Amino acid sequence: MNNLKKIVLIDGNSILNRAFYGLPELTNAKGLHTNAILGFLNIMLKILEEEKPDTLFVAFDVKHPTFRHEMFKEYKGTRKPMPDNLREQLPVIKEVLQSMNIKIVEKPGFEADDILGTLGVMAEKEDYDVRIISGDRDLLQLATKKVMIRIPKTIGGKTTVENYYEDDVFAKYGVTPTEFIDLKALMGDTSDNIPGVKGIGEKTAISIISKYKNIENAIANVAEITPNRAKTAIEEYKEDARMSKVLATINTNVPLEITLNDGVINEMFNDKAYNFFLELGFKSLISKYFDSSTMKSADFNLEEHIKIVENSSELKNILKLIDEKGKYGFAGNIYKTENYQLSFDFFGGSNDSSDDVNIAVCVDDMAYYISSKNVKRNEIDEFIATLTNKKQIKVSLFALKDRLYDFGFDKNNQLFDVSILAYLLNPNKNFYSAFDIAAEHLNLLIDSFVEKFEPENIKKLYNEDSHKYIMLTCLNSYIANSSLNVLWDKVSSANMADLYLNVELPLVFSLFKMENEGIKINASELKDYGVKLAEGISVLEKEIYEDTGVEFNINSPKQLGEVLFEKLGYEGGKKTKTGYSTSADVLEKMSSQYPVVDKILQYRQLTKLKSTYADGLINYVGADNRIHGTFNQTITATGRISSTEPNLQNIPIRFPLGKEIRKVFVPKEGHVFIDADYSQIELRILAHMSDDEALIDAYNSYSDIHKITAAKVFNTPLDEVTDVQRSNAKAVNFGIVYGISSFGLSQDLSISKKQANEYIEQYFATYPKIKEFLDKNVADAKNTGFVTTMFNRLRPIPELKSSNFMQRSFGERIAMNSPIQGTAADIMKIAMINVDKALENAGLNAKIVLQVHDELLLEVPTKEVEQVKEIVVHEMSNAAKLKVALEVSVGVGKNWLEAH
DNA sequence: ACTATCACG
DNA sequence: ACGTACGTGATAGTC
Repeated sequence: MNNLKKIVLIDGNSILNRAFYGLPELTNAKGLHTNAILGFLNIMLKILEEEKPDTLFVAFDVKHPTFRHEMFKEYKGTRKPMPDNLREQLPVIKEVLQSMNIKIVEKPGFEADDILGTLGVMAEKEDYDVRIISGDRDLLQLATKKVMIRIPKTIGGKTTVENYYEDDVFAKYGVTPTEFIDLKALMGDTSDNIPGVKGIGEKTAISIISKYKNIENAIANVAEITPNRAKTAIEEYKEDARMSKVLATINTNVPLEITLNDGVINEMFNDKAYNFFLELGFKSLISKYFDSSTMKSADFNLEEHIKIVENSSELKNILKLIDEKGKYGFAGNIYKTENYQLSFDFFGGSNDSSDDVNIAVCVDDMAYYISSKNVKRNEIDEFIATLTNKKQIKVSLFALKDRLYDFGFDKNNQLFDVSILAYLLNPNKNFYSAFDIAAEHLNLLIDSFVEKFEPENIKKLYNEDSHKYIMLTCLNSYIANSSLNVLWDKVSSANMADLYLNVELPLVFSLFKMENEGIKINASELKDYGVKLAEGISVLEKEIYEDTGVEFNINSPKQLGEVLFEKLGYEGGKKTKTGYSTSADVLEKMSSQYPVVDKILQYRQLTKLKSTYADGLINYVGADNRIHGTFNQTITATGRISSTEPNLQNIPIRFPLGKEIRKVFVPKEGHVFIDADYSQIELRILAHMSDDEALIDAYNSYSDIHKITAAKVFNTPLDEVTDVQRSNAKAVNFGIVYGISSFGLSQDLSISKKQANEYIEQYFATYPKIKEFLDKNVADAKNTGFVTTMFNRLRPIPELKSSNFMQRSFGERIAMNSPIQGTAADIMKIAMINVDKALENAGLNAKIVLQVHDELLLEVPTKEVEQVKEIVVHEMSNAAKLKVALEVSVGVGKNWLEAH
């Protein structure tokens, strides 16, 4: 009846190998490397979801002297040994597969592809649809009309698959799958130890095989083979070709003692597999593939650590406990209808009009859940007031800044934001939730009983399933409490205690104030700006349609590429993975030749301004006419803060039309803006950290650093330096900070790589200690695995351990850049705190409203201007003591554009 | 959910 | 030979 069966056959070694090199280094709580296992499972599960096969086999090599590729020892040399980090994962993936009831096939003396070939032939005879999964193109010889070869590629964690039936092989290589063996044998494959014929590459091999079909025929007709180079090569190396064919031919007659029925898929996601996934730390796979009812934590049951407070005497007892222990974990919120958008976990659930309180307080290992459903609101308020005033007690919590919207924690209390502590220990991560911190720092894998911590989900959770909500709140307080000592020990050992206590913690309050303050927007002017843009857009749109002769979506890179490079046949097309690149630098090169391209560039600029800025910002203007964005403290890898909803750190400035928008950012009545920014802070930090006398002297003696650099680098008298020389020197200065490469600089300056390289060498000759400094950063990072800033902020660089050249080079540039960018971030954070403090001490009402990495914008009562100007410049300039001055330029204005 | 593009430092 | 500057976030289009 059911003769449409499908079988999937996986080349275990090959896929594991691909996965290993495709994913960054990962380890589980016990330090076992897991990236290849995770990558393998991701590829396999993706394929299984797509194919929904009945039968599945995974084949592995078993080393044996009769191995095809081992038979010719002299060619073994090029095969690299398996890295230890990969080797340790091989037995584990086999165990994992077995736990999933997946049939593993191994046969001493036969390679995985021989086994796959044999099973493929067996299955095809029984009328299965066959899918063979491998990273190895050798397998293409097995493709038929019913056998599809699928070659997955994982780049940066994302997997794409190339598919080949018989016809697809022909379409791509111009030879049939059978001929593909001869093709491989002729051209060779270093990665597979197939020597091939010396001097024949892919192109020659394809032309020979498509003409002569196989090697024997080519050898028989060698006299007529062209070009001459190929002819003599085949004559000389014909034995190599014959032997290569033996090596390249997959054996489809392996004596296997199994039947296809042995591979029938059966209950992959069972308890045993679950425990494996848990141990490996594959939380995302667990939540995707395992039924939440089967999800039990291995040795930790949250329910045992939760107690719901029923009355006020229980509440009072908690205070006694806290005083005894001197430490508690805190989580929770007050639900306010009108304010819920301010913080991610405000939530609903109250039926009356009063504010609802739901908090958890954890002492030792017991989390007490306190809700205004059970205890009178005024008693809870009193409890909270007592708690938040306990200066002698340590309180630890997640996302302190968000809690400040509800609870008045004093900044002089002993506050520990465990998200920030975890961020300091590894700023490369994306999440610092209780689940993540428990897994990483407590070796505790907790079931993820909440899908995602999105605001809507949390609210929904509370409404639909208050038990889960209680669990979540209690978990947060429990993990905050139990992870504090561990995190603090680690932070202290990494010399970051000062950084936390004197920088990150006070900064929480500065950022909170900034968010609360917001920034005033002239909404009607913003709307006018949008209308003006819309008019420009519609004019350009019409002209572009006329010039190209088509009406299409100009915003679609796909359609735009087709119109420009196919319909109109314009030159200059650059290919990307998905089609033509239409990025600005490509279009700019074409714009002088093709007028419509310039219009497209203008159109792009206008639509960008309209959608992101004009229309985008207006949505964030509140009833108070102000935008209250969010400043994130645990996002960037370098220590900078980031800005979201909206992003107020990328408001246009570089181009005339764009910078107009800054006029709608205005101070409130009776106030002006003061804008202060550091000049070249990163380069000054480089001068300080590298201790390069020439650069330090340049800063101390000259006003124009790029000009003096040009004079030194290009060996020109200072007053003869041309504008071009100066701007080239400026580009090199920037490049150095980014972790210079001659390619990058050549792109930036549109010069040759060789020329760029000469600039760089000249630069290093001028400032020798800079090179030493950058080299030392890389060398140290390779030793220790991380870099640090002047203030001991840490950034681990796992990329440096990658076996992938590109990843490793990236790691080296990070090692050069992060100490500089990070130190600048540290200094700005210190400046913000000190400015805040100084304004407060002076009893002034000026407020910081924005921070843009090296710039502060303050809203200042008109009569405070002179005093605030002095304070800001003084505090910013003295935020750190460097060997060069920290220069600050300052402006005053009635809008942001004017003040800058 | 991912890619391309572009806004800022 | 590899394929590049460092750090972010928002939008529109495509899958």
